Amino acid sequence: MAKMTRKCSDSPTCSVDYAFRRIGGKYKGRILWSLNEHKIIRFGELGRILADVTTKMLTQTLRELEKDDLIIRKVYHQVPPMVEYSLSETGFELIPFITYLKEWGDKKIEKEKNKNTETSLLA
Amino acid sequence: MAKMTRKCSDSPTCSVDYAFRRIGGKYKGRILWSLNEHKIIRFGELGRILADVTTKMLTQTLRELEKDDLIIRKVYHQVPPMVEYSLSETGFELIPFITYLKEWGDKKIEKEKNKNTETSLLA
DNA sequence: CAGTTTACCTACTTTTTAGTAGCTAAGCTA
DNA sequence: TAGCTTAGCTACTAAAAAGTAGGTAAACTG
Repeated sequence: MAKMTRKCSDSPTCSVDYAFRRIGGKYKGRILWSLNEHKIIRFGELGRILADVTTKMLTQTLRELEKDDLIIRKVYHQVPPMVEYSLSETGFELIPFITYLKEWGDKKIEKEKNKNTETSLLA
Repeated sequence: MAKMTRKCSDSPTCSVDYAFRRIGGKYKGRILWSLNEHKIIRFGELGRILADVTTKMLTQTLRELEKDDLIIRKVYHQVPPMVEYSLSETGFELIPFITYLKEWGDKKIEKEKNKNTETSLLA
């Protein structure tokens, strides 16, 4: 590392790195989680669930998840169009991990809240 | 979502989002994983393990992990300096999850390899 | 006293990621 | 025929993340 100029290759350095690349990004975790909760979600619906996402980012992120085989995209050739998204088998395998992570997050948020309460009581 | 102009707040929208913010980024997963494997690692050593990290990013990332209570930084007041990093209790709670993710990654890498072999056999 | 060591810091540039804004198809309804 | 619907696309801009290149302290060694 250090001051060396290294053209780092794009290939992941290990499986931890590999996995993190596939689920990193601002919306991927929440999309996978939503798909697990609702099983099948339409594009627009997903946008409403995530609330802070733009159509551009939603499309982009869904395309990446699809390319990585984490979700399934089903197009109904209708007008107006209807596209349904759901978890793939591989994507579904990530659910225990996201569940675990969510619980960890809940716990940590709770802990932080308590810390703040204590602080404000002292003040 | 859609075309609305929304100034999205910095606070996480849910615990999944919260957790992903804390372990996202290019190096965090690998740092936590390395710390779990080696228990205690010095700054320079960690840089050598991650191989593709610069000192700047390593410092920055370690500071973030420390701020989030995921790792412990122990400074020995010596010359030349020595700083040891290890997992905190909260950070350690993430290990089962990272282990799971790593196994998922291993499996997926294996699957991809097989797919490529098949393809090249067909060609 | 010059060189080595370690764990950084800082200013700056590049790359990546995300957001804004406007546009399209194509069938249905009024 | 104008307007509504949905699920996008595209060009452009802004913001965030990462990389580059230099520098520092302070003790020890030759």
